[in-house]
Amino acid sequence: MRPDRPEFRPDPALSRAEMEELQRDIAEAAVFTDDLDFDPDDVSLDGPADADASGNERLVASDAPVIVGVDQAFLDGRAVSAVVAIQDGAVIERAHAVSPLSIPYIPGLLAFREGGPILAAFEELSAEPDLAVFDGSGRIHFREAGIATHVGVILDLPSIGVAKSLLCGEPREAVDDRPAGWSTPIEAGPNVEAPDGTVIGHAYQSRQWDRSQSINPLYVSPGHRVSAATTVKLVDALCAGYKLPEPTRLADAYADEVKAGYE
DNA sequence: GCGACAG
DNA sequence: ATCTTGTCGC
Repeated sequence: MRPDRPEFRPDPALSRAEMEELQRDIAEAAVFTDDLDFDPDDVSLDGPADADASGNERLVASDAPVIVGVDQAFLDGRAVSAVVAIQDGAVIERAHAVSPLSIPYIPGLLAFREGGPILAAFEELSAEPDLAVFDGSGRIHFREAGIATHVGVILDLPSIGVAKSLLCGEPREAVDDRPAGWSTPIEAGPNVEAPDGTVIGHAYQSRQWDRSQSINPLYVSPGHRVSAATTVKLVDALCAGYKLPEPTRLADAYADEVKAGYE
């Protein structure tokens, strides 16, 4: 897949002030409303719905959306970036890239460390994705430009961010011990460069134990061309009984697999 | 100065 | 993120 807006590439050599300024440009170019080329209701992890009288799937290309999960593994000073594409829940392609890392992890500037390596993996992908699921935040970011938003804008690809912990913003309600399916808005507060109260994402409880131990919720947010409400709906449809959505789990496993071959 | 901070 | 054994529970 080719970068649509190469001028937004996250250059690790930029100064901190330049990085932050680029993020404000990314946020301005980002679309936080639904502009998808598919119906969110068509997202499913089950096989094609239509089959002939004998129950066999039709021998034609599916028109179901192609969704990619993006994740990374690390070794020494390198990143193993993995992109796994699925359609109707089945893997149709896997692509990866191994790239040197030039800067350390800095909260708020993750895209400048991992964005380039991720774009390299996308260039190895031949499938044409309809949606990308990133491990990290999208709009839930100090300047509304987390890695899901940054990469989504560069590729002009609808994207969402799925983070395991909250970077910034304020949950409207306490998030502890919630049942599966529950969600609450994450609103912009003093740390976010957006009008106070702006809904920048949601805490979403994708899984929960029946008793005893409790699982923390996921923090999901729009990357590009997806609304906050649809983001929750998509993540819900992409989860299969585990805390993390399937695209993310598959990408995580593939990244580990590739990494294992390098050591 | 102090606290908070995706992966 | 990564380094890592055991352990609780269905």
